[in-house]
Amino acid sequence: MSLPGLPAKFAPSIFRGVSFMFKPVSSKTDFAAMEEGVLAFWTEHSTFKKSVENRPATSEFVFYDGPPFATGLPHYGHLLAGTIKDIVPRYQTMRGHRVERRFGWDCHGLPIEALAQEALGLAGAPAIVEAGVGVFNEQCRSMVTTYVEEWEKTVTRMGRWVDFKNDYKTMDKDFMETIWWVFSELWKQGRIYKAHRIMPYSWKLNTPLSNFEAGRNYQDVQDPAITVRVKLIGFEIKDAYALVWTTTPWTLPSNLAICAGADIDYVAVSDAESGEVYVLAEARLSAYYKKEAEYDVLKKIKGADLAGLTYEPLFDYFNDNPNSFRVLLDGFVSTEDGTGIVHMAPAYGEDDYRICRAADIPLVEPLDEDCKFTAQVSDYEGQFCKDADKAIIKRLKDEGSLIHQSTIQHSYPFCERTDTPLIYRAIDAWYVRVEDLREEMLANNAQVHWMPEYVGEKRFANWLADAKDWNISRNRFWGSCIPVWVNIDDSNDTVCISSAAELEELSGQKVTDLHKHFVDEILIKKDGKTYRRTPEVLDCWFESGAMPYAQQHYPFENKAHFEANFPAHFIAEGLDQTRGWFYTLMVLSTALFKKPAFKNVVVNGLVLAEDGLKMSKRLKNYPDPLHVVHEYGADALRLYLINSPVVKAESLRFSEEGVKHALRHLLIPLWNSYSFFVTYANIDQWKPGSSKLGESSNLLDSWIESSLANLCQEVTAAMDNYDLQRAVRPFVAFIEDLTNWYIRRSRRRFWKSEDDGDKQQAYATLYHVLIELCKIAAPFTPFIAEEIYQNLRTDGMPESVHLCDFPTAAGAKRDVALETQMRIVMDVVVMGRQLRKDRDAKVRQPLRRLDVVSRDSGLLNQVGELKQIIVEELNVREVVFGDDESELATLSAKANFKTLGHKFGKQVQVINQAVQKLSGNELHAVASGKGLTLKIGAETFELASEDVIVDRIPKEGLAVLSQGALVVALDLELDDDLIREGLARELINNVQTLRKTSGLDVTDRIHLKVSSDEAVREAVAAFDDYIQSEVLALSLETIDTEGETVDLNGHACVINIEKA
RNA sequence: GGGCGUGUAGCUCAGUUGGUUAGAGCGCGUCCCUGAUAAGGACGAGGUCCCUGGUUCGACUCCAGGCACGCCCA
Repeated sequence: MSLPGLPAKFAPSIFRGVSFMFKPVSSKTDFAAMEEGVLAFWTEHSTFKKSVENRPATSEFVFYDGPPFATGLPHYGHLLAGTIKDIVPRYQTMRGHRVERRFGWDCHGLPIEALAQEALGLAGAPAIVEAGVGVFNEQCRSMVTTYVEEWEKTVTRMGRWVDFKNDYKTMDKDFMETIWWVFSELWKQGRIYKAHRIMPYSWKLNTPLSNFEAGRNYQDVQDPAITVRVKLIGFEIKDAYALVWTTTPWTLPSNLAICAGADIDYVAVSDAESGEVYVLAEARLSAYYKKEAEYDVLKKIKGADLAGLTYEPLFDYFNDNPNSFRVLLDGFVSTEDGTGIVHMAPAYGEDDYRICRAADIPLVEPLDEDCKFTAQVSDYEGQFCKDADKAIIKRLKDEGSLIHQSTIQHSYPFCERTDTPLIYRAIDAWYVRVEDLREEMLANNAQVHWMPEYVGEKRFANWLADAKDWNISRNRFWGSCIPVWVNIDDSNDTVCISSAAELEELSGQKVTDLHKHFVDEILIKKDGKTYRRTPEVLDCWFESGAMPYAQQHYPFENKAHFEANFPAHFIAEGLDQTRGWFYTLMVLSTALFKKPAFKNVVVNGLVLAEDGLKMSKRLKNYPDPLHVVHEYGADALRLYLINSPVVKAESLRFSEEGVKHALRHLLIPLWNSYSFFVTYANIDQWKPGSSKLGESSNLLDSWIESSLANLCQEVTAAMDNYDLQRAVRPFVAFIEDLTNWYIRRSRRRFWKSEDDGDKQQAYATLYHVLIELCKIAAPFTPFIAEEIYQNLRTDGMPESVHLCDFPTAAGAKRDVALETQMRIVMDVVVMGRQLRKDRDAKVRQPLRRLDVVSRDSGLLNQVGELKQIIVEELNVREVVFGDDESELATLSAKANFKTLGHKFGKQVQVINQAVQKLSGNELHAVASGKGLTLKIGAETFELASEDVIVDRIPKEGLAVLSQGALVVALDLELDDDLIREGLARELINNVQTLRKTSGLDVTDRIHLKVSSDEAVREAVAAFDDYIQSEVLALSLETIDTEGETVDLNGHACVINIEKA
């Protein structure tokens, strides 16, 4: 179906009005717009729903989605995790599994409370209580969904399939009821206890933080560092003072003891300036005195000698506190800073609390919930503790107790919500006993497949091995409630509730909502006693850790289904969840089910801004995610993110260039291949099925099918190992093979006018490769895969690429020998091009002959077609294979250390020397695959041919290159015929350029006139037809003419073209 | 202070059990092709594989110690 003498594709006009098999495709496309079209298609056809439901319920692949706080817009970290959470489920779906994907929302906790406080203008907990917990909580509830719509939009636009309609929210009654059940199970195990612990406390939020929440926000701050003296009573030197150092002067009014180290050396010195006697660690003398003359050592003592002494309190607020104001001993005291004597305020320091408790000293707590002094410390009543530092220091100075004053800069934990410094203080809190679960958790963790491995084996395992009991209570309002009711007359008499029904039964009241403002109103009356709920709510990490059970309302519903499908096959989150979600999942699943909660986990790293800093809205050091998506498409962004070490917990510097790169090097070439196929398939009216696949006699076809099979194998292996980066990488090589070898080498097969079998095979092969490639790419780049698939699919095929099975049978099409041969052909071509370049022989100039020589005749046994590829690529008239390189190159040899090293160990060096001295005959023998016996001194070594690496060194003066066992030689001599053809090609090239610069359409016919010298005229005469057909000339005259003057290999030539 | 990780070309990164010539892309330079064209290809320049020591016939790779950076913890 072509015009005579013209390639088929130049005859599009005659097809006008004919309906195409495939929707015509522009080589230029707007990827973002294409993707939006695909999104609409998925919506219209409920493709996601079908992809889940088409797979058997008996073959579930269980995925848990870690719930994000919905208090802000998704950032790159979310997009990255979301992409991982999309690729794996899509892949597993195509592998035949049913993968439910429910989105989850973390609704409770400080982030949302902070927003509500802001909205209601409430400063702290007392204000909330005053306004009413109900009012506050309902405000929280109403704000939870503020960003939900934006999230859904962005997540969807990224191509992530996840069920938003059937989502779970941690504030749902069912979810919260399961939380009660989980808590009650722990309660039954005796894992829940209440204790006084020193906790970081946010005075702004009036709540303690968990041990892994604190310290997420360390800041460098300056604090006072003062040294005060306390007068010792009963020390052998009269009127001696112990020197005490602290960075928290506000804790001094609460001082109840001082502490020394038993084995530390102390000295009593006479201070030259004041004449007073001070006791401090000997090692600290230099910190207080510049010169030895400034003091006089009166006595040296061990810390143990100080034990039991008492001292005069600095303040008189707690003079009557039992057992107080003594010198205690403990190993934690060091001489790294301070004086070697530590002041103890047991309510405000972990060590203080522990040591004073052991010494039976009851603690005193003169701070209220805002961390302001109470009436107990009357002088500072109402002052915020840290603000009292100045006044306290001044007073100590006035009283002569202050010995030294300075400031230190150190790193101090801040509240991450309010950016205020945390105060360590004694808190009544509920704990889950975790420490006795360490071994069991480690054993469970050993069953988990981590990607990357080290996060699980080292980081997480270390964390588990050192797990501390978990503070799960928060003195807040919006959260799941601790389901413990306490006898109002006896705090040791408690009832733990495990379900709403149980509460209804015990209280006789209807339970409609499990939030604080509802359940706090419900009293339990039992045996004449009244129970009221303990006021705390639960840490929201408890809820996310309980998500596997709570999202299914287990055990109230879905009991059998849950138990048959636990643990999950797969979860994915960021490295920061090591201490967060990964941990709480593990704690609860170990305690409840003695199992890990997940079998496979992909841990992603941090996405940084391009400058290596954290992404910051303030600095604007990163592009808006939606901008990137609209500019390059979600596929490009997904590819960029996945093809980076960030999927292996390393950090990634986000670069817009990188996204562009993914587009240009993978997606555009893929699109161009597709566009190429559609263009010519339409021109030829080719239909799928019109030629049978797999019967191609063309080696290019077998080769690309084999490469495709290889791709499939590599991707499958990597995905089954959850190594996403490795899964993406082979696409690069395949796209390269497809575009720059298969299609480039096959173009003429599609263009030729005769519709022979070879052309049919080319279509069938490229069609099949594109379809299968779409399937393999579908989990990674779901949009472009769908778009291409939609246009190529036939009625019998699934309606979406995402409903297809992942290719597997392709393994049968591997032909490794052919892949190797093609690789050699490519090598030959590269060498040929290099030779042309070296010898300044441009590819347009035809050459007579290329010799390809190898002793391994099997290397290129399918010579016919492979030869033709070389002929065309290198523009030579013939390629000649041979097996004797002796005229082209000389042989040389070196040892193959890899094989010899194993056989002969340290003798490889002598053997290498001997090998390099082998004679010509010996070299030929080895090169022909024979073994070799080496005699070195008294020893004899038997070498196999593989033990010696033979190199070919091209002979001087010849156009020869060698690589491995191959030698190629180019015949650079030109005869008249070659010169004429070279000129003709130059002419064609120049005419083509002129056509383009003249603005002609590619299908326009021309009349061509050429004026030049004798040589060019002869060339034109000899290649008249060829030239005309190549440049679409209806006539070609060699005649004097006006026009563009060009240079053809040194011959001036005037070209004139005229549109026909 | 502790745990974990990272350190390879100007930049972003590969490098699978140790093997003597360490790779890719981008960028740069030179050139080619130009009917897949927001392309494509060839060639080239560019490296103390963070440092020091050790093990080994042989170390980017294994071990020890250090340095720098990051994450987490105290």
